[in-house]
Amino acid sequence: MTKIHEISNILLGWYRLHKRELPWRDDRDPYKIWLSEIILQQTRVQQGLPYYWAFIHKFPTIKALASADLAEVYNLWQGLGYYSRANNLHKTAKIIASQYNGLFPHSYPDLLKLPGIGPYTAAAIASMAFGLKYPAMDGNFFRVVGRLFEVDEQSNSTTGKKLYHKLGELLLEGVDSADLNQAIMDFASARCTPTAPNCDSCPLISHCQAFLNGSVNKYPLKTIKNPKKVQYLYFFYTENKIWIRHRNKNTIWNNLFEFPNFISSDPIDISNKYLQVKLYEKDLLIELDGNPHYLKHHLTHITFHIYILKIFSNFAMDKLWKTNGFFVINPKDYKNYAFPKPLVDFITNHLYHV
DNA sequence: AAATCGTGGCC
DNA sequence: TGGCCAAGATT
Repeated sequence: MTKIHEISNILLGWYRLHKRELPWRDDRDPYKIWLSEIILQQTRVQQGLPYYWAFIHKFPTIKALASADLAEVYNLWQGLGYYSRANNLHKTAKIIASQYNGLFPHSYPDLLKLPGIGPYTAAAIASMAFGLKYPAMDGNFFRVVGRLFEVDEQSNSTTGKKLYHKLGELLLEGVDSADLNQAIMDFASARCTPTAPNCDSCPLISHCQAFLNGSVNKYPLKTIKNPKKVQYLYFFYTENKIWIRHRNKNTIWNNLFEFPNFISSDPIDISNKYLQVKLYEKDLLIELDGNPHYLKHHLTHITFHIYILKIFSNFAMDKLWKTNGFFVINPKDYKNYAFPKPLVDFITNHLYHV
């Protein structure tokens, strides 16, 4: 027990010297903390920072965010990934504006009920904004604690979560939970890194079980992941019209906009001038016009081979696409819609100059 | 409980 | 360069 307290004090001492200056740390404004936490879920600070400023600039208060159109929120989120976060951000803003008079609830269970706020984010807000003693258990926490105590449980298993939570509570005993939670994050990100941590100059060298046993690379325990899938994605565009469709299947890029396309698990032959494809369950004979463009897009669980095919525009296609839920937009208006990343690349490279 | 959801950076 | 990982949540 006293040893754990010693670890907390070392982390806090390190934090006082090396704390990162981040805009949501200037005060204890729960709106800023919440916004930053949602943006930073599975996202590095350097990647999220421009988005944080864009949101704060456009929506200085949670009521401003709540009264915005969902489309505006998606548009600001474009390029950040995990777009359900944008949807949940807007939902929670509306709930807090209407049911809580614009003020965040101060309890962990109430925070947990809000869309997009899970166990980690609820603990982060509860501790950083309201000083409550909840361990913020993110990837940083699991890495530092997993190594310090050689935790032989997966962080995503039921027993693992309980064990980590118990260790987190012990670390928070008798210290400022806002500071300690953030100290662990900054320490993990700067010093106790996933690969090649510089253990030789680590202030916790004599307390780290993994270092003492030479097992730093074993912790935190790795979770087994599924093999990556390969998919072939075929997009179509025409010279004078931009067709887009609102994705409403509950799959990747849900609620964003897309160009006419189909996905295949096998490559198809695009060397023919005429292409027989299935577009939303309707057979379509397409006459190609010009060479295809090719992109490769890597996701965590899928590798997309993307072919962009220019086709002739004619009345038959107009009719077919309209019946499949597509509609035409003016090229200069495309920025009003939120597209997945491969399509943003495509628009930038090929359509913006139309 | 395990699968799914994006994108960028790093080596 | 392909795999790993990042302030996880949801179903």
